[in-house]
Amino acid sequence: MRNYSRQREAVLNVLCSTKSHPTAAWIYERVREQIPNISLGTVYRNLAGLAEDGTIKKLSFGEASVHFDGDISVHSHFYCEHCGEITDIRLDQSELLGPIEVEYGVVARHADFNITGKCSNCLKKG
Amino acid sequence: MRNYSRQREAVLNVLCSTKSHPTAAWIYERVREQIPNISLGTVYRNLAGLAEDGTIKKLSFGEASVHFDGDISVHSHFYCEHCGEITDIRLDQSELLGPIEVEYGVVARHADFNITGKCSNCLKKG
DNA sequence: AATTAAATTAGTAACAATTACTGATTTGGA
DNA sequence: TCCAAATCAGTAATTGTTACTAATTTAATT
Repeated sequence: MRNYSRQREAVLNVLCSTKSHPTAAWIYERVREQIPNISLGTVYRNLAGLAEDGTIKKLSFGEASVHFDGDISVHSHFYCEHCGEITDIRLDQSELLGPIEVEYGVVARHADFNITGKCSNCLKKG
Repeated sequence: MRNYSRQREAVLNVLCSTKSHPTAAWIYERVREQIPNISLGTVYRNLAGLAEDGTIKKLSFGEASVHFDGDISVHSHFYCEHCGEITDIRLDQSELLGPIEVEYGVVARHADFNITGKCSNCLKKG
């Protein structure tokens, strides 16, 4: 993971220019608009690499497929079990994480306060 | 999901008598010691049912497979990226969740503060 | 105890997400 | 320009999980 590639740049661009938290398949479809013959495997490989070096974040909510987030600022997520939408939750985690690292003797690379339930839209609809 | 079944009871017993956070495959292997011809599908079906009615909890950390937790008391998890071990984190979430529900207009079914990083054991080893 | 409908099962096949493989192409430094 | 390493497209293989089917078990009712 060192050389430049047009494909990786396109993957990163697509991910970073959406506020949604897409899956690899969704990103693949969008990137194909620019690079029609890009391979799904290439998308997966680059997403894995980008997540590994911390450029993007990998999210999972117990669904079949994993989601990605191009926004690596510290924040959490709400996952609606009904419509599947993922919403950012802004919550100050700074006071939480430090004490946990000390108490448990660990080093945290990232922390996600994942909340699962029913979103406001789905609540309105019943 | 109403009638009694020996298989479901065994699945629940295995899960509840470990402090680890096993996968379906692990539970399957343990249950097979009691019920040698139980089907993996049965394990999956029962785990899904038990999780749906809140008897157990489903955890996911971006790994290929999902984990389960027989301890449904409010607590969080630390996932070590190096050895894959999952450790319970006792953290008072009560002050966090309420305000979030109000601010975002959602109803939370459960909340997981998932922290990913390097555990104390792996830190010792380098 | 016998009857019966619904729930559950074992076993297997199917599925979907992801990863690995292969030979061709691209990158970036010498 | 030359070359080794990185990356690619395309496809096959793998893996975790779910769906299907016919047989068995459960639990309620005679």
